[in-house]
Amino acid sequence: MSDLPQLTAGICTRINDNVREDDQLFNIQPTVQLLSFKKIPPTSGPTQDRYRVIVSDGEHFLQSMLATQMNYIVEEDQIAKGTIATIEKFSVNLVQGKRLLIILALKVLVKHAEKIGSPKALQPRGEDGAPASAPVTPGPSTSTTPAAAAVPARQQTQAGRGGRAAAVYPIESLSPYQTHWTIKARVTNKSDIRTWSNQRGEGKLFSVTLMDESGEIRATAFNAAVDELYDRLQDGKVYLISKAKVNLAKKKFSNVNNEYELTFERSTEVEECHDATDVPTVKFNFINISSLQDVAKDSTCDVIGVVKDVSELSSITSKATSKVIPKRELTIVDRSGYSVRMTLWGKQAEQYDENDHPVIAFKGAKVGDFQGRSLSMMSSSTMHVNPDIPEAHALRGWYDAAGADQQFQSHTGTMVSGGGITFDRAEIRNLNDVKVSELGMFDKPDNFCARATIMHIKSDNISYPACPTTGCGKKVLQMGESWRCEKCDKSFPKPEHRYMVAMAVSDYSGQAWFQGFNDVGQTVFGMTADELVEIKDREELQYNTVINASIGKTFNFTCRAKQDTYNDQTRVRYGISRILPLSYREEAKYLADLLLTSDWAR
DNA sequence: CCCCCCCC
Repeated sequence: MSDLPQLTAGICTRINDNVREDDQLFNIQPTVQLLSFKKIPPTSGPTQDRYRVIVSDGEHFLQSMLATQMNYIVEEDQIAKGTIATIEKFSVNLVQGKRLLIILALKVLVKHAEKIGSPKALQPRGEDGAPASAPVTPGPSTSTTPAAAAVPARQQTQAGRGGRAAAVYPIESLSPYQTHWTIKARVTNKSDIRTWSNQRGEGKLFSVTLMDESGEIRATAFNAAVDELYDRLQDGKVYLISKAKVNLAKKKFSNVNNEYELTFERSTEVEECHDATDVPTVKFNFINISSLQDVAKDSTCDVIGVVKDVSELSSITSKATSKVIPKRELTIVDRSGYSVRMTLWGKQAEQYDENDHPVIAFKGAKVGDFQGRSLSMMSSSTMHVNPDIPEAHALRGWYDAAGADQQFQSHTGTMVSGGGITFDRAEIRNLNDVKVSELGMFDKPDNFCARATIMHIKSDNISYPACPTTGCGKKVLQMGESWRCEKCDKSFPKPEHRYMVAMAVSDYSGQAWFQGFNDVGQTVFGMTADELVEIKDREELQYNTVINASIGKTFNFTCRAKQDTYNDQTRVRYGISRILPLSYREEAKYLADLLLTSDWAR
């Protein structure tokens, strides 16, 4: 017969039926066949790529996700359709009421193999092995299915206190639904002890970032826990940690890539672990400098780049505290062809002394909107000069070979009109409120967020012939056979059409007219204005079909309300500075987070 | 339970 490794019979059914108390399941290292794998498009913002993998045990198949630290196995072409592999470590999460296998470690046995058997789909199962409820649809009166309840992997056991064996869980599997766990994690980024004093009281705190090969999580100790743990937790060392509280992380303040954070309590157990070879040292989640435009102001991110320029040391006076603070600006560039300014503060600014265009990795840098986009160091940010990581070596090679002579695009002018305020669900105003609040009625424009549905599009004039020069976009006039741009003082054989759309939008409270430019039209119609004009010239009926297809679509908007005088009439116009298609996943997640974070829901 | 992180 065949020399192929045996697939672990029945494992798909078993994972699918697993109830939370099933301890034995996670001791298995099943051998499966990978039927297919596919990159999942990110739902929003610059996140790491994720891969979906269909695994089969020969009888049934099951959908799974690769944990991001396993992405390399796809990206380095180590697996193929039909690959037979052993899942060395996994967990099972409940996602939207369905069980989802998460592959944390995978060993390839045979890369190329024929499909084994005729595996069949399994009936989706819910939290307790019961058939899953119907998919969640967002709306005011939906049922409350838990967003994600994790069933963690037992990756290994370790002798805990009192000789009792304690399961070691990957950080990635921690969640508020999980109570008895131990993690084995390296401490990084240990802060100084800080004190605070406000209306709610006063106290002291310090925090650390904990990481293992599955991910990282921020942990904070307050008051008595500070006395207990500050000296015992040392930067760079590895500990077994248990009995800390898992809370939802407030994204606004978090620079680590985790939905949750830990609070150390006096009862939290911390034990140094000397067998630490399997625990990584620093984890980055780099984004390209070009992608900064998609990252919200005030969020944090990891960036790696070459220092193109260094400013002299200077200083600023803080408006809040009147303190004089030293600062230094670095200009960093990467292969995306963009540059961005990074501000160092205080001692770090004074002591910076690198001359030869080093590669620097920044972790937890704060995103600002000065000149489009800017970066700045915070107390929780870290800087790593010429780190010994593949990304750094690649950048070094690129810069020395080509990058040094390249021109770089700054973020100035690349941000959407309206100052780049980002969409924030917590700030949504209803349209009636926008009107009665008289937004934009005074001397300066007002930005606001709205969620509204397109009711009508003024279809007779949705675009204009524009100058094709990058960054110009001014209207051009036909002069005989060519099109002339006054601003560029140039003529072109044909124009580039750009959208200028007026649309009536509604929400539950009322309606308004919004004006959108080119990016808005492209999002709404799903094609360029050139393409749509071509359709209109060729087939008016099809053009109407395209326009009508946008009616009834709902979007999240960021708008700019501004007074405008035209033909002696003064009125407020609402310009769309940002349009985002609704992501049901994001909307539902926002509502679920509200439930978890609001006091009245406890 | 902090959450300030600066200026132009």
